[in-house]
Amino acid sequence: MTPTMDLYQRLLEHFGPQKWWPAETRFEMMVGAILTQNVNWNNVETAIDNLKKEGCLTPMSIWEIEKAHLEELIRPTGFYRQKAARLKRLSRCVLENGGVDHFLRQENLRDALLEIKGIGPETADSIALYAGDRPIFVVDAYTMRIVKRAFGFEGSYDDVQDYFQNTVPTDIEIYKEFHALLVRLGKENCSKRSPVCDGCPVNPLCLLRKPSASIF
DNA sequence: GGCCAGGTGTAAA
DNA sequence: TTTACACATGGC
Repeated sequence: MTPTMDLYQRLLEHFGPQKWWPAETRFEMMVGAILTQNVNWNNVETAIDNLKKEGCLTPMSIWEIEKAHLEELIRPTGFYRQKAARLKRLSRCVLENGGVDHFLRQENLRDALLEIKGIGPETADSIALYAGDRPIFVVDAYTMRIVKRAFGFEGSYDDVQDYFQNTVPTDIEIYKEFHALLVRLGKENCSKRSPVCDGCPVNPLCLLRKPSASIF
């Protein structure tokens, strides 16, 4: 049992399955991945609702809608001018590649996503994993913070991604659930300044403590 | 009022 | 290769 899988087991036992990604369609998932960039998911839900009411959750509708109108619909997610442009670029790329299913089926999906301006490593990996069903481990700010505090591991995005991909079985369902659980833990126990899981010297509730020293 | 949120692109050191 | 900054709204 690797330390990462040990953590996975304890997170799963404590929080239960998170069933990510929360979206009705693959394209909605892709839109959500861009909208959630550096923003609370609550804000994203508001924007997704706005898009749904406008019937604007298809590549064609996003490509065709007036930019200013799109900006208003996604305003709650912040950075709305940038994100509107990113959604339009993504939609155009999807349309040029034969639609959502065909786009997601292409060989080097991750690289194709990274070529789209406004889609960086985390967004590309999220889409590749949750919409494209590729065995790629998603790294986000919570993941970085948690591996540093739990395992003393620090590194670049690629370093941390390798760290997980080398210690977790190559299993899409585990990858999906693990990332969701890390976000859950991050939100509840690993805020930026909260000392709750910072080495866990005292707090008996911290999930990052070793089992022997934990109430779990 | 200040901090934080499921990042990314650009420019400068 | 790393660091700083702009991008912007909403919850606590």
